[in-house]
Order: sequence, then structure tokens, then C-alpha cells
Amino acid sequence: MPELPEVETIRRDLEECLQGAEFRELRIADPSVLRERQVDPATIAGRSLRAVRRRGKYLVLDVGATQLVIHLRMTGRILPAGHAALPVGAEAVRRRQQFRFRLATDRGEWIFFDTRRFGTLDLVQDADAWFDERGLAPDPLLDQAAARQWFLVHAAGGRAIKTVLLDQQVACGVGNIYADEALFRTRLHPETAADVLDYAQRGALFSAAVQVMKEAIARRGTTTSDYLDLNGNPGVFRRYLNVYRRAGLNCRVCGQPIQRIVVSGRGTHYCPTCQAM
DNA sequence: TATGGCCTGTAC
DNA sequence: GTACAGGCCATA
Repeated sequence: MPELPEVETIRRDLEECLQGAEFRELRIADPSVLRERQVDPATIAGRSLRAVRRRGKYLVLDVGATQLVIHLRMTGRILPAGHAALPVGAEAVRRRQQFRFRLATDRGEWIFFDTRRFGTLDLVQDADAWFDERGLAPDPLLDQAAARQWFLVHAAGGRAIKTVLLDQQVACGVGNIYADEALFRTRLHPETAADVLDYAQRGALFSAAVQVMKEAIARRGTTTSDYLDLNGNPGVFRRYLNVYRRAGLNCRVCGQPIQRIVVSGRGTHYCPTCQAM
């Protein structure tokens, strides 16, 4: 599922192929994709793409007065129209709602394809203000010092540290894969209460999260099942994972089997020896 | 602060 | 047939 490294990979590719492109049409095929509508979708026609930005797991297409805020959630993909990974024929008809919106430009057409239809599109005037209103944390890569300070202050309370790490108001961009990996690297048990950690431990956890996400970007992200980049290719960071979806396999550090538990409703993977409570 | 709902494809 | 994948939001 796309987390910060996967979204950043898509952002870079989009920037490379679409920066300066002129938009012709934004066609909403599945109305449920569109949440916030501060701007009429018709107004993007004839405008050119100024920049492609990202904050956490949100992608932002900046068209001047309009900002298209895209969230891929679990199964969202952005692919060129006609790509082999898209269903065709009767299958495409059956799954037409999964073609959630289309973006036609003078450089071709792109499809937001989303099997489970959890993804969202918000049309807003000022994406950063919109994120701030929702309490989203600063981006840990774009604004590392501010995000670190924010994390030190907000990673508190009696919640499990894994839950806190997944809270986008505390550390934005971290999802289930990189939360488990950052906790492993910091040798923290995922159910440790956040407020028993001192500032040094919180800082180390933040650094581990940033580090593992940077390494993942260098490998174009992690594909476990659904994620594909803009060209339809998977990310290859999966082979460097230490714990995520490795339950029953041996820990690469101590050789003991990796365990799977559920923490706030999510599959959580850790080494009981390296990450003793 | 914790849970259920949103969704559908895949694996047992 | 059932469990599971899980980011985010609404609700209790």
C-alpha cells in the first residue's frame, strides 16, 4: 500500500512527465472519489501544471488557483490510459467504477485506477492550508527539523508507540510497513506505551523512520500486492524488509522467528527477542 | 481512546 | 465460506 516512499516515487515520475503540461479535462467517473470541492473540476481545462508536490501520503497537482489533492489509500494507482495493468473488454465494463477519474493533458491521458475505491480526490485552493486545518504533521523529508520537533512533542500519551507512529497528526507519511521497520531498527516493542519513551528514544525512532523511508525511495518503494508506479512497475524494497510480512521467518539479526500480532486493528510484525518489551 | 465501516481481490 | 490486506473518518 502506498506510503510516503511510494507516493514520492510517483510524485517524481509525475513531475518528470507532466510538469508544464496543459490540462484538457478532469473527468470524474466515480463521483464518490471527489470529497472536497472548493473548485469546479471544469476550471482546470486549459491550465498548465506548475508543480507536483507531496505531503505525507498526499499528492498535490498544483494548477495555480486549483490544487488537486490525491490520496491513493490502499489500492490507488495512476497509470497511462491503455496500460497493460488496466482491465479491458468485459472486465473493464464490470469494473468501470474502479476507473475513478481521468486526467487528459496535451501529453496524454492518465487514469486513477483503484480496486477498492478508498482513494480520494479533493479540489482545494490552498493544499497546505487545508492540510494544516486537518492537523497533519509536517512532512518528515521536506521539513525534517520541524517534523522531528513535532514528533518529539506529539509522540506522547499512553497509546502504543506503533499506533502513535501511524497517526498522521504525529508523523505524516508513515504507514504500516515503515512503522514496523522503524520499530525493528530502534529495537522497540510495538506495544510500548509512547510516554515511557524519553526524548532520545523518540528521536532515534524518528530518525529510523526517515532513514528506512529514504532507503525505500532509492528502491522505488515496496510492492507487496497492489502498488505500482506511474509506469506500472513494482517497487523492489520488499527484499530489504526485516519484519513486515515476515511472520514465521527468521530474524535477520538474531535468527529467532518473527512474530505477528494485531495492534489497533493492524497486522504488526516484530522480533520478540530484538524488540523485547 | 477504541472500534466499525468503507471496498474487493486473494489466499486458505 | 471465511479471513485478511489497512488508511482514514465517523461514531460511541
